[in-house]
Amino acid sequence: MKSGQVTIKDIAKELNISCSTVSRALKDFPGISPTTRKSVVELAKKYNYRPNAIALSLRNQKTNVIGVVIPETVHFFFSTVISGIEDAAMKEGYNVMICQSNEQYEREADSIDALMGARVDGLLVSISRETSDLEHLKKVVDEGTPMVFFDRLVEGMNASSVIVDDYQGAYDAVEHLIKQGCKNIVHLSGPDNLIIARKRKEGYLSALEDYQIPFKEEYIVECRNGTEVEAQEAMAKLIDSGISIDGVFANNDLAGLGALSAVKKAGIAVPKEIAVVGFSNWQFSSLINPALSSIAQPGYEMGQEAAKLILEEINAKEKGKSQIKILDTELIVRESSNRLH
Amino acid sequence: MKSGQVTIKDIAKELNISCSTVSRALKDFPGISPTTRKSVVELAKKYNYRPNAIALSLRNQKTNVIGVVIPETVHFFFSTVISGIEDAAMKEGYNVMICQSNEQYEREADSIDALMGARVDGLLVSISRETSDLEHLKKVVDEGTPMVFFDRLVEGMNASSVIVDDYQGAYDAVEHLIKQGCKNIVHLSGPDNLIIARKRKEGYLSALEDYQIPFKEEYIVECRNGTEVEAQEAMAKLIDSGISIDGVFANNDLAGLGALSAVKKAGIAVPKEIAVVGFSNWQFSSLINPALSSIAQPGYEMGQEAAKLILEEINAKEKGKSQIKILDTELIVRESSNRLH
DNA sequence: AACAATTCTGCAAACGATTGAAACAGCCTA
DNA sequence: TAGGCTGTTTCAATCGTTTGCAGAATTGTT
Repeated sequence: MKSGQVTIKDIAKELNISCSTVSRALKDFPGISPTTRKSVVELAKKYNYRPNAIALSLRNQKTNVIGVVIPETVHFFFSTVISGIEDAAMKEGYNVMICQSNEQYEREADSIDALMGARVDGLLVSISRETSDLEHLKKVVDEGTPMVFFDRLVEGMNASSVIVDDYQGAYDAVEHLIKQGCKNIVHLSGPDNLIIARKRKEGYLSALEDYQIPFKEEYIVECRNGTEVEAQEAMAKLIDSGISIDGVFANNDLAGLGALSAVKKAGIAVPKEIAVVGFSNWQFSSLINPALSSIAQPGYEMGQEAAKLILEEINAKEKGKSQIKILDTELIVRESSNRLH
Repeated sequence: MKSGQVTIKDIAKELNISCSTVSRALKDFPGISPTTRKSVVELAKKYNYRPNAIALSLRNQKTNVIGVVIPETVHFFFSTVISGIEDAAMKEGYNVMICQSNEQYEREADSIDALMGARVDGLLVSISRETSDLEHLKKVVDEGTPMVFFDRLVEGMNASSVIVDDYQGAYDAVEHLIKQGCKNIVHLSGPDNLIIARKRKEGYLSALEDYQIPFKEEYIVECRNGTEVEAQEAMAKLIDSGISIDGVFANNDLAGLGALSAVKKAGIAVPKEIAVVGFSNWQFSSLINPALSSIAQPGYEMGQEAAKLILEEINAKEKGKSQIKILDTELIVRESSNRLH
């Protein structure tokens, strides 16, 4: 006995009736005598009958499963997104199948293949850092499986997306620094091939421009890996170089933390002499000392919205226009940049 | 056209041959003419044919899917476990279906029901805080679906488990505090109905006993929710009460952090006057100031081991004896408890 | 008692893939 | 020319469930 779970057949056999009758009795279909219905329902309960979702999927050409491909599960923001997806999906009776690409193109492609093989009803994807070839994604669209991207936008594909307003978030962060009196603001940027990193840099530049603060090339330092150490070293180098700095806008909180360490190590006061703002509002940001100001990204909401979008597309009779949902960020001011009290 | 994906039937029709022939051609079965095989393989590639996993699952009574029920995905430790599970499962050609219980009994039961309905080949479960009734889990075992528990042990069930040596970890933490010269060690404990919390308390008590440090009832304070604020308040109260304290062993890092705040706020030096050790080695622990000493739990490894165990059970012809795998913790000494330099 | 009307139940096909057994073609041999 | 062999292909059943249609059983009416 491989699968010990009872089937309609088992119930039918025990009651000496046909499968059809059992099926109908269980679904409250008309035309079943109360006697039969009662005995079927009772037996089903006794044996803890659960409809075989696999059989249903095959028959209905619908699995009620959403596939998720995500760069990493071990990442505060992404785990939040997963949570949002899972909650929204479960509410609508969908299960979630998760694959992590570990930021590798090949694993991303394999994962998508596996999920397509499992005939998921829809796919939620956040592409890996490595991904530039989009063939594997195009195939999905061509074969008519709904797909929605989240967080990392993919351009040139006919698919909906849920992203955060990185430009505005960055603008808000820098504007905040300016209003705190900063005039020489460093930007520890992310890798240029990620759209989100480019958008944040744009926000930084726009804010400077709007407040007529001259931009200096040497104030932008790319931190490719986004690690604390990388940022710390970059920041230490900047400080050593002797240029005047009174503010830092980091592409993410880990980089912000690295900047904080370098500043503190150099004996410079935070936020009095140098104010620091990060991006993402990671869990640790409120816990460190000084607490790091940051731009909160609504990860849970993003997961929910992505799930809602994909469910809409799944339930739509025909493919509508793809849309981009942009979620607002929120500036969280903490000690690292608050000079006004 | 619902699912645009090609089936064996489509290929058969286009080539005017039977499904059986197509199937055999694709699987390199003997008895298929090279000509036929070639045309089938070519067409399959052209149309990007992928075997329908649903149909295979139904036929083979095997889904190649592992179900995971986890209290929360937004949790550094658990997200690490998920990562380990996913990696190990994917390596063996399994997909992972994830449900989060959000620490609620009912959602846990529902999730298990959904996964059983989906006919997962095995279940990996970490029970919710609320769970005390085990009926839903017993059903799984009764129906013959392999199940492995991780992190949170469930007693009185015939199922394997992967846990961390909480007792030893706690013992190590407290022994470390003692060796740093602490004699009045507070324990901010977890809820008593969680076995891991009880084990940690036991480790605390054993270490005290082994080093002949008298145990005092008032030194143990239960922090049910494990939040920072809760711990902070509890610790502040203890300090106010005037009893002498020179060490804190917290049931988790968030509680440890709360304790740190309370101590700092009271103007007491860390680690000189009060040393603090947490549990779990969350990501933030190394980032805060002072960095929090902690007991590292191998989450990724736990996920891998749990996956390996369930795959073993799935592949076993008959149910073997259930086993408990205990993973070692590691004491990570940081500033919050290091008095010796 | 015969027939119509009303309930109730069963048959069979379908979803996609696999596989043992049967069937067919072509060729060689006795 | 029938029988046997080989090589290739098809048939049919299976997995669990649903559902249109046909058929059986029961009841009511005359």
